[in-house]
Amino acid sequence: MPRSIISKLLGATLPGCTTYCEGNAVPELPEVETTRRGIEILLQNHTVDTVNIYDKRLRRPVTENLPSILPGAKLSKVTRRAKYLLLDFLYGTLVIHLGMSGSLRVVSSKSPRQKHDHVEIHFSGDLCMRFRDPRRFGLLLWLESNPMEHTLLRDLGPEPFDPVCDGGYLFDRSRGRTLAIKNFIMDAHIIAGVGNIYANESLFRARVHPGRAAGRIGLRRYQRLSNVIRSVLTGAIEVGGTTLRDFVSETGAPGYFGHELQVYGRAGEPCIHCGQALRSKMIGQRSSFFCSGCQR
DNA sequence: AATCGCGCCTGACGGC
DNA sequence: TGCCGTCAGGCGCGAT
Repeated sequence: MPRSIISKLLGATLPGCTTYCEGNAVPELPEVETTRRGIEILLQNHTVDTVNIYDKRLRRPVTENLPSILPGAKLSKVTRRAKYLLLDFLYGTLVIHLGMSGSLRVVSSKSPRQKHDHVEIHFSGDLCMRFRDPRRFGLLLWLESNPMEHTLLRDLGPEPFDPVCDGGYLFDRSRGRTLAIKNFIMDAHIIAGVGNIYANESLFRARVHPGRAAGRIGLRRYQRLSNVIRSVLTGAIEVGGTTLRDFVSETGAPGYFGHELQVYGRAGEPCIHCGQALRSKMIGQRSSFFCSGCQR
């Protein structure tokens, strides 16, 4: 890996923060955004040399003719919609989802492929983007028409940072809904990109009980919740910047700051506000963590 | 229309 | 030591 590449990444990190990498972290929106930035910094305007597909069996089969489509194409732009990454080339878009266990890293073309590296795209400048996904819940799809009109992306709700996605919006969408608020905010058709971990964290900070019916929460609490969701995600994205250097390591990938999680995975530990033991419960087949004293 | 529950998949972990 | 069951969970889909 050339020194100039390393310095590009180091230049993207925040001063005064240390690197942290959790190997098996589930990619949530902040990890996807961090990955987007890493790819953009390293690969924008680079041209594809070759593509190798070693295992096409993902959530959907990997577009089979990528190796004949992509070579010669220049990566013009890397964007994100919900947890989907969109790599724009002149004649189409490569849509990538990391699923439960996926990661992308950019390494030297000469570095050996590792277990579960299912797809690799070699770019000009000795750079290789590898898609690794042990559980194969991810997705790599080549689209030649507008990706936003594809069924996977078409019906997604607004991004949390979109000004329209405020407390009033969530309040309006939730009227008459009886499902738990946690399931409501994890529905990507309502608000895009809130996964289990940050749903738990956001509800704790907003002091809303995860099991409460979405339709029985008032406007003011939704305003607080939407602000909290934005600040939690923003904070995690900023931290992600400090892990960008892991993007070029063989073993690492951008990860969380695990110690910033206040409730997730902390059943039995004391609530940081009231000291009461945090509880866990399955809500909508997903583990939920909360403080029954602070959250109503 | 809304809600619920399943299945995809592998690795980690705990119990025996 | 090894085997087996359970859990983790994003997402789409089918059933109710």
